[in-house]
Amino acid sequence: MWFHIDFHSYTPVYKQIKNKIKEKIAKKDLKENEYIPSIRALAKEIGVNLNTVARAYRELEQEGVIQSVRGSGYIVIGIDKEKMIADKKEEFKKIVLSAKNLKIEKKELFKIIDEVYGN
Amino acid sequence: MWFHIDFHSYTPVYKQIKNKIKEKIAKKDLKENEYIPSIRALAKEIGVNLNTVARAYRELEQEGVIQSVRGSGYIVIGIDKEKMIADKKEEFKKIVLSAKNLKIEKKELFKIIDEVYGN
Amino acid sequence: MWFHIDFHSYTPVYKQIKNKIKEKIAKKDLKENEYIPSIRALAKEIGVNLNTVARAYRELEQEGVIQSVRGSGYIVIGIDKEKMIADKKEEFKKIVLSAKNLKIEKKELFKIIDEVYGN
Amino acid sequence: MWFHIDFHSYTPVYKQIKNKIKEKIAKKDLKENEYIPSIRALAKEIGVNLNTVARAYRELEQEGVIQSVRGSGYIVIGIDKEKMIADKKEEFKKIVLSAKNLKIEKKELFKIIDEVYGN
DNA sequence: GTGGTCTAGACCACA
DNA sequence: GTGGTCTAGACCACA
Repeated sequence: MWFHIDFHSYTPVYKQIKNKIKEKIAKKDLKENEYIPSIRALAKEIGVNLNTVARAYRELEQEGVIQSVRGSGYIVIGIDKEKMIADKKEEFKKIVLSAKNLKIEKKELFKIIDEVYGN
Repeated sequence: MWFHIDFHSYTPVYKQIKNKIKEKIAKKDLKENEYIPSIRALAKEIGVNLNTVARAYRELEQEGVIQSVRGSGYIVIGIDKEKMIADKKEEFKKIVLSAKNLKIEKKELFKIIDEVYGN
Repeated sequence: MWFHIDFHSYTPVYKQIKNKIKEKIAKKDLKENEYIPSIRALAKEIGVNLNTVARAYRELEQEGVIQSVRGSGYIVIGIDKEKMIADKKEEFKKIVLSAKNLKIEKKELFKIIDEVYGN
Repeated sequence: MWFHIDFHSYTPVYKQIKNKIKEKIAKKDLKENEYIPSIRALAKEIGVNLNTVARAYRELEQEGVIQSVRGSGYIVIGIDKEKMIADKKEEFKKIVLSAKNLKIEKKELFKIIDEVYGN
């Protein structure tokens, strides 16, 4: 499956779809000028209504990330990777702060990072 | 102000209130048997409707975190701190993974942690 | 009735709603900080689905024209009137050009303007 | 290029094609009994699918504007120029009204007309 | 097949 | 009452 949606998350589904697509572009899973899945194909695959995917794609187009091609689908334009990285760091910092508030030790966070990145 | 609500967050306000109170208990800002602000007072302070705070308190009571005292408000019972820490670590791990996907370097994450915790 | 939608126009309904609201703001029919009709009220009045109005409002909010107020509706922020006027003139110019192509005489256009504006 | 299609317009492409051809006939760029470009040729020239041009021609034929000639293409029959002019004036009047609503001054419209028609 | 818009109706958070 | 999101399904233009 192309990606997974968390239907119990407070983050709206259309927003999750937007994020996932941006991530895929950032990771070069999707390259410039490449077609992304059709609205209906993606909707079916992730078990979501067509309108929800359509909204995500429409907003991504407004943001200049993808572009619709008449009668044939959507292609990738590109993303501002620097901004994505900056945003992710900001998000990371917030959770580090709340971890600190919970008195989770620094070394425990380091350990988790090592687990994820490999040592 | 006792704490801050992000009205633009997708996390519902009542949920944010619950989280903030749990955090305060975890941080020992609020201790067992201590009174928490009345529904009315808190609603006024953070600028939300009474019903919203009432819902947060009602759910916290159901979870055994606080308890209403006849005619005089709510007192802290306690929280499962281990669970809160485990949840936070889980949350942390997810964001580390997505940082890795964005090719953010390990040392950059370490640096942010050092900034937050002090070196 | 607050305004009229042309269901036979190629201009999508949500777009017509956006335009009408902007016009009303430009005409001072709607003033800053004033509430606009609720999504459901307007939808009912103009005989359109709630989602269609919701989309129009959402986009107007993104454009900074209106702003949603939690639990109570949308208020007017304001519009870039200069831009609206410039756009309208551009639109006007185009139709003048096509009138010219049809060999409609200049004085006939003047006559129509006089009719509309009063002489 | 014979004429230009605006792919971002809400006016459907087939409709734009119909309008452009009618305009050309009204302007005498295309005269009665003259051949118009073949479906294939026009489709290639303006960069649209054959079906789209075919639909435009089919409708123009139904309206009696053009006529297919067995095995050799389509020829111009003629148009109701009076109706085209009346429609254009109606369209013009509407935009004058909305210009008035925006408080655009009469003399500014006159100025634009003078620019387009030459003084 | 592709995208685009719309309806009718549901369920939720918030005031 | 207010906004916000989502589904199921329809109909259209375009390739």
